[in-house]
Amino acid sequence: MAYRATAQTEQRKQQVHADILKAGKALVSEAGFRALSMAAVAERAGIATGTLYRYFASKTDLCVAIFSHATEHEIQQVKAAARDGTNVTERLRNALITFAQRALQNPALAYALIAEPAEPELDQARLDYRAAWADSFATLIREGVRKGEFQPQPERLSAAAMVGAMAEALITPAMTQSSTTQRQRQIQQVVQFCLRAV
Amino acid sequence: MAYRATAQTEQRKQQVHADILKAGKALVSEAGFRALSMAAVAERAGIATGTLYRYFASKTDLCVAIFSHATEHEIQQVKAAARDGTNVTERLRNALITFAQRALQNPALAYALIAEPAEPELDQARLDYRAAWADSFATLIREGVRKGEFQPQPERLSAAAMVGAMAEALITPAMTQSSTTQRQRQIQQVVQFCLRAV
DNA sequence: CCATGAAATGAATGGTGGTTCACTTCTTAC
DNA sequence: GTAAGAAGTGAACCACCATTCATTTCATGG
Repeated sequence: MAYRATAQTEQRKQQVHADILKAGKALVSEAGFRALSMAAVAERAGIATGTLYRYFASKTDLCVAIFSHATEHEIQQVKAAARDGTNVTERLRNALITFAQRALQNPALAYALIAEPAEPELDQARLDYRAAWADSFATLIREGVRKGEFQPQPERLSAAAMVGAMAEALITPAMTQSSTTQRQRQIQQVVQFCLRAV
Repeated sequence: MAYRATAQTEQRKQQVHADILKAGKALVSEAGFRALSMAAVAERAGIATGTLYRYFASKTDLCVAIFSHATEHEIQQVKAAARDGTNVTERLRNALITFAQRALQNPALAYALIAEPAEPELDQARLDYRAAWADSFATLIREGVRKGEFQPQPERLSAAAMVGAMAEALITPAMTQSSTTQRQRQIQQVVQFCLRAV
């Protein structure tokens, strides 16, 4: 027998895998999933198009992987922010602000993750992650209700509504086309809107 | 000279034009703009593909026309509901409920109109109509603030947030996969969320 | 009827882009 | 060194559609 297991080759493969995801995320950040062609990803990652298919069975699979990877990261950031604060209201505010500011730092990516649909499989992944978003807010709301900071309400629904309110407000022309300081003020205002509602 | 002007042929042309829009709307209602191919529209409208180009210069133009037509209709419905009620709160509630119920009657269409992007030109049209949506809610909010029913706030931003909150809540699995009566209750709850926020 | 020009047709065209595969290059084990 | 098998390559293939255009059909006016 020859060539049985793999030692550091595994390392190399993981590296290529990561490179592909990184290249894909960069492309999506620039012009959304519509701009993601297999040829473009391959070039960006410094490999041949055929090689992509050694790592992902299809374009759809690749898109889902890119999407999941990026979203997971965003959710982590927000969850971290949600731990920060003396009371629930403040923690919710921090979570919302983080959500907003990260989205504005990379609007194209945020748009692609939140709204841009592609294939049905990707839409399915998006629904799953929307649920994850809503969960992280819903947990906070539930805690706030228990502690008497918020009034009783259907947490999941409120959380979903919050995600929607933030997302919609963020893609408003008023938001995307104004100065940084104005934007900060507008973020505060949307967050206020959400906090009033709970 | 022969064949100068046109008498009832004009009628016929208008009819074909309407048929095309209707066919397109039907396709979008079934599977979004992604499912809209020129061949499919032509077949559905009972004409040849080439004929489409006598009525619309390109696929993009056709999409924009379908989009505008459908959206215009939706906005009219909501504006009508906004005239109904003894005070501003009630009128806003009616507008929101109408928005929600119409969306649930035809989820695929609603999704296509609110969120699904296609070409940049269509996105532009969408932004215009988002503004129209926001305007119709913003007018109500402004009136409510003036009359002291709502607290002072940036009306446009609140209106946008409202549209987002409603839209997001409506595509929640809990919403799309439950019985009619449960759905009604959930609509009430999202509307409550919005009303608390103003 | 018949001439005229608009309207309709649908097969052919062309561009795009995902996917395949015969071949080359690299890694490992003996 | 060399055999075996994995990884990588990229040109070729193919499906899918928007768009075009030579041809046919239809409506009008003399």
